[in-house]
Amino acid sequence: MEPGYSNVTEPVEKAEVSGHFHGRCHTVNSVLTRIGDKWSVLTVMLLAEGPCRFNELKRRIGDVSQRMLTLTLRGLERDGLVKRTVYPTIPPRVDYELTDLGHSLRQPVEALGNWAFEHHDRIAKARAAYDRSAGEI
Amino acid sequence: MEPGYSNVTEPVEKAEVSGHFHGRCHTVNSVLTRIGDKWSVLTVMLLAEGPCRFNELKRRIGDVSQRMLTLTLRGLERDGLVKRTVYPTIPPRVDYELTDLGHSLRQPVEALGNWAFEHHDRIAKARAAYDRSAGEI
DNA sequence: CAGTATCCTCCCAGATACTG
DNA sequence: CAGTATCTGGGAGGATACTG
Repeated sequence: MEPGYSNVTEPVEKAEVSGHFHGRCHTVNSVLTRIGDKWSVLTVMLLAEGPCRFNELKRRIGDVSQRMLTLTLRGLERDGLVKRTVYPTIPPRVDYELTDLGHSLRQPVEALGNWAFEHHDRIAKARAAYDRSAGEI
Repeated sequence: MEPGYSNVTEPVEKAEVSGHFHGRCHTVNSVLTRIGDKWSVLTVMLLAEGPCRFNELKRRIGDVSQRMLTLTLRGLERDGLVKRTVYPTIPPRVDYELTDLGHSLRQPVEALGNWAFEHHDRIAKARAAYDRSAGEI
């Protein structure tokens, strides 16, 4: 059994009922836990520039293991964010590219990225201050 | 330990992206892994409505363990997103509230939430289709 | 009430080896 | 090249008990 995607919580289906608060938060959370893993955002952002083969993707990301890149891509493919195209040549060639859905994710993700950029020194300082006062005790 | 990684023979086709791009992605990713955990977003969104005590927060979230809520709040406090105020009464009372920084996070998070809401049935269908065709094999 | 402290379990990432 | 298969440890998160 692969630990990657098959037993991930199934939040999307549960988005039932209620413009209620919890339903909404649960949905937000499901997206965040989906793309909040170690490699998904990086992968999506790289694919945003255009289709890419497996190993090229691996090289460009840098320190991802083969296994994790595979799992990440499978997860993204499963959710319809990435399309996988196999060319049955020898050696085999597989292209990955964003679907329309995948592209639509860029906007909100970049919004979050902008927030991160605008505030990451404030966060760093808050963190340092917190650690300092915690260390004093 | 062993740096034995492939810094050997790197043709590097699209290397011009790596500097700025990776830094940016790393920052995005750090934020996502920070708030992408199981309870942070839920907590922030609840606190967005106003200050709240520990146990009330716990009740409203519902199925969070005491330990995890504590850890979540400590993490948010450490990053300067949440302010913790202790009233040394008996019994003790502790209020949690969003800082300005915490409030500023609402916008991009809600953007992502909106994306999730707009697309979650497409995702669910993609997922179902993927699982179906995977199950056939 | 608002936490610590401890234990425990299962999941997940990484490493490694093999394959069509 | 683009994957699977398998093993392993480390850590996230839950349960429980105790405390100021």
